[in-house]
Amino acid sequence: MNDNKDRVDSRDTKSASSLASRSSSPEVTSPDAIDSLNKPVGTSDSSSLYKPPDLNRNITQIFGKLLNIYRALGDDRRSFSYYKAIPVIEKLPFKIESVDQVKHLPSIGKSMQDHIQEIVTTGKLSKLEHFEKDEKVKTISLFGEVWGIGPATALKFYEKGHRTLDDLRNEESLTHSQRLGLKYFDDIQTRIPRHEVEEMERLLQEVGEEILPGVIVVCGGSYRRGKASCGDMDIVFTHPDRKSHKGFLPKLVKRLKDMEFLREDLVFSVHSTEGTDSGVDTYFGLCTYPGRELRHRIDLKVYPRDIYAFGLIAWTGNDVLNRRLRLLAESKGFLLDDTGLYPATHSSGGKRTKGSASLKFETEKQVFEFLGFPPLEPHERNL
DNA sequence: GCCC
DNA sequence: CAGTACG
DNA sequence: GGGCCGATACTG
Repeated sequence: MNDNKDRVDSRDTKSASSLASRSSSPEVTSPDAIDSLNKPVGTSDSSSLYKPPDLNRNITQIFGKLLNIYRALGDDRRSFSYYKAIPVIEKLPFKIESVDQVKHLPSIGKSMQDHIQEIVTTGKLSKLEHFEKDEKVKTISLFGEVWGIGPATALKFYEKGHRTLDDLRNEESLTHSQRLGLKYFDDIQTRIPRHEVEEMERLLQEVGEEILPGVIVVCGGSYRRGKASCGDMDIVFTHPDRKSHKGFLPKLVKRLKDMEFLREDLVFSVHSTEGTDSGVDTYFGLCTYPGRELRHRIDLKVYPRDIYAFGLIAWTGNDVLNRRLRLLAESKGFLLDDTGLYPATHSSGGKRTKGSASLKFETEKQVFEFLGFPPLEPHERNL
């Protein structure tokens, strides 16, 4: 859910819709094509990045705060409504002065209209002011920003009497991950300039190639979608020979730790070594830009080539697109996630039968087209 | 919260 | 299992 | 009034 933060906290500079270099797309069409695509992705020069109109900041800023508050409180549905409403308002080429101008916009319903009305007339939203004065809301919102602490745990700590991050540091029940999230709270919050992500991606490609020649390395997430800065890094790996990805991740992680690129572990699990599976290997952790100590969140995901396209789609996002694709798949009788596309064989007994393999697609484009969805370029996926 |  | 995280 | 992503994937 970093996109929320992208949207709310920072100036989420969007990439141009058509100027980003097309050749940088890591779309894979054949094993031969893979190698030439195994290079920096979405490396568009800054001239191709533009600032959105961004009139109506008065409204989107407030909506962004409400988004964060509802999410912290565990009301994800309501939070998501604000998440969808914000970009709609951001894209408007004029400054809203009357509710009538937004009455028929998608995702702007009765409540949103009332809020907009109040904001354009009074310049503020009493609902938000009420929230921001609330000790409980303030505390839970703060705690929820710690990696590994969600609404339930934040509430638990609040009820235990904790009010500050320092209070939490004395809390015994913190998990390993939460402790790290707390220790590097400010670091993790710090965004990464695009050019630094680019450099780190290159570093990962070099190290990856040394360990496993021919490995495909793509930095997904907001980076691949062309953002000017990123909240974290999402790296997706695979190998064209459809087998030697197995056992790659542990070697890579060890090597990256030896060179002090990876610094702390949050999640590390390996599946690809067992059986003839189509397992996905996962590493979540903290890394540092060479020569620095500032911690950044990084995710490494290794996919078997057969389901690589699904991993790439899922880890490029954004989350809105992922949800939309999954709903679309379901409407056509399929189930979609980052590991594949399956016929919705929900057995009569109620539980879904597992075991059937995913439909196979070589490229993202083929998946989009199979689903009847426009084959968006990565920079077009900021929905 | 929005939408059907 | 509940909670959290990922896009 | 009910759905809103996921055969998610992981931790404890």
